Amino acid sequence: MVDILGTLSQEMDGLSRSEQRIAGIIFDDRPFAVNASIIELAARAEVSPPTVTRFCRRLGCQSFSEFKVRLAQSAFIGQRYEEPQSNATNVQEVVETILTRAQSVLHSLHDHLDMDAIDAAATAIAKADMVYAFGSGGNSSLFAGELQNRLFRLGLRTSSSNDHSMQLMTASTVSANDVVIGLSISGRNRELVRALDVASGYGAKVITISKPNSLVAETAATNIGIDLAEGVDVLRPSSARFAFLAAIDIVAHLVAIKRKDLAIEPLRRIKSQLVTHRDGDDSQPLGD
Amino acid sequence: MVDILGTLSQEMDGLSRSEQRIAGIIFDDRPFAVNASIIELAARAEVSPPTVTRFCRRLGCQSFSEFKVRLAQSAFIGQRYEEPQSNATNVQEVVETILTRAQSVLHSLHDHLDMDAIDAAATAIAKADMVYAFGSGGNSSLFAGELQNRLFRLGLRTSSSNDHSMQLMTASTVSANDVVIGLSISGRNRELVRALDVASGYGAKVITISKPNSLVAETAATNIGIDLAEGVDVLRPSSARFAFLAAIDIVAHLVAIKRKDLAIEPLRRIKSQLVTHRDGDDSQPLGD
DNA sequence: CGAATTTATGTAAATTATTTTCTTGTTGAT
DNA sequence: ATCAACAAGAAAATAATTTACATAAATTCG
Repeated sequence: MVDILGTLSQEMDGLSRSEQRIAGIIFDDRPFAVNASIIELAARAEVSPPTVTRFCRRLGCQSFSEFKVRLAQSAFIGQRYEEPQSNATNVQEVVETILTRAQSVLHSLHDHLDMDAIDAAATAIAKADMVYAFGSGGNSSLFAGELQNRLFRLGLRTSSSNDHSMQLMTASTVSANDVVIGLSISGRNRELVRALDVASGYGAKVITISKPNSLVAETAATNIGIDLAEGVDVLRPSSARFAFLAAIDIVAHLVAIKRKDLAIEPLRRIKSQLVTHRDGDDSQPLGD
Repeated sequence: MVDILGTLSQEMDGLSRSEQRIAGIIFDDRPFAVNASIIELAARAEVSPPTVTRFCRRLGCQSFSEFKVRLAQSAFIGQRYEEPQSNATNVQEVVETILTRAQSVLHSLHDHLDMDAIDAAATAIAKADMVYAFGSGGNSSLFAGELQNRLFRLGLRTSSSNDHSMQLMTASTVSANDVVIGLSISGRNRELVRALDVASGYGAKVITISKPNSLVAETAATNIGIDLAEGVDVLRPSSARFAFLAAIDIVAHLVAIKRKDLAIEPLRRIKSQLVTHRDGDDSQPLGD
């Protein structure tokens, strides 16, 4: 089930004037919208009740009350309606802007993710002899590290690198049952492309998480496509990272499921080491 | 707003037989209860609609629809953190579970984030002579790297370390206008605590992003508290990471605003280097 | 530019959901 | 056994929501 307010914020342009007025009230005063009857909501938006019904239908709900329930469940933060987005300067606004954008990114990921690619990637990784994760630059090298961080726990032999020369050399040593994962937001990292091509030439299965149809994506047997417009404000951190991390989470979780029996023991050992050598609290996440 | 399901389980004894039957259905099948009309719910509990109305009133709601909204809110919060675990084995479900949880984490961050701490942290960082970011373990070392990745772009001298010995040695070299940022999900990283204490002793301003009231948090002049219950399923990646990254994004963005004039030039230079040495596409995020 | 068509929206009627009122039945104390 | 007090349903009243239809606005196309 998808978050209704996430959907709403994406569909905004497709709405008519009256419908946008309704949406405005919903973003502006969620407590009111959640508790109001269709008549009250219609009155406040200065539209007729049937318009509200139509509005709900357009968002994929079968009735107004279904819409209300979904609205009540929504975890979407959303910004005050009037706010012109990017000149937010006070703390409250920055917090709202960044969290809302992160949520929107996750929401749109939900719509665009290629489930088959995800599944193919997880299947290949789960039975790999060795997994290599390659990425460079401020963001993608973080992703490569993260992939290693997730996969080694599942008892997979994993190595990550953000160094082009190492990637190239490593790629020359792979064998047929290995998986090489290439990460790139832009999809234009030519050094990475070279390394992936080499790995592919030596028979490794190449998986990428990158922009669809990009240079990097073209090198892969399976590409998990992530394509999100970045804002223009250079001061604003790129929220694509949330999408990449979520994609990595999803793949890693699926690998964990596919390797369930193999993964339990390494996880148990890691936990036991941490608990023994730290301070015996068993309830913490695995690794700080 | 009180949690209606909590209220319900407390009031259980005070309910009549019919009302308990209604309660039973609500506990048993919340998706049904949340979507059903009063007639459907009454039919399933084999009671009459007025009995359902009375039931809602007894729980402090003014009407059935108010009850339903409250139920939707509280049921969903439970549902979000509760494990739909073992049955989430197909790709679609895993994707939804992970994205929903990530979104919920961001939502709850929005509710709990201490704006004053955020602002104080950003102010201190923005005018620091040098910024050190310390974190260890699979997750927190990633955060430390991320913090460096964000801050160096703003023309701040920044260094990060995930090595306890280095942290300790580095902490011995700090001076009064430096800022040291400690990162820890659990708040129990004793080696980090030691390094932060040392840095603090030499006059640096210590900021932490960690669990409120934890050992790590106690060392700081300013702690940005993040406390999110982790699921119990060891196979599932910890979604606290999204909260930490979002917090880092927020702080970094505020620093960027506070340093606006100082930050533009380094950003321009980074971009120009990337564009010159890669392939002239100006529309990409800063760094792959 | 203006007719034709589509789309958006409101009004009023029909339907459905919910609550109120009233009645009956049940339980348990005296 | 009788009376209170409570529980719960039936039917009626009310309120909310949707449907069907009509009209106005916007858009397309000649």
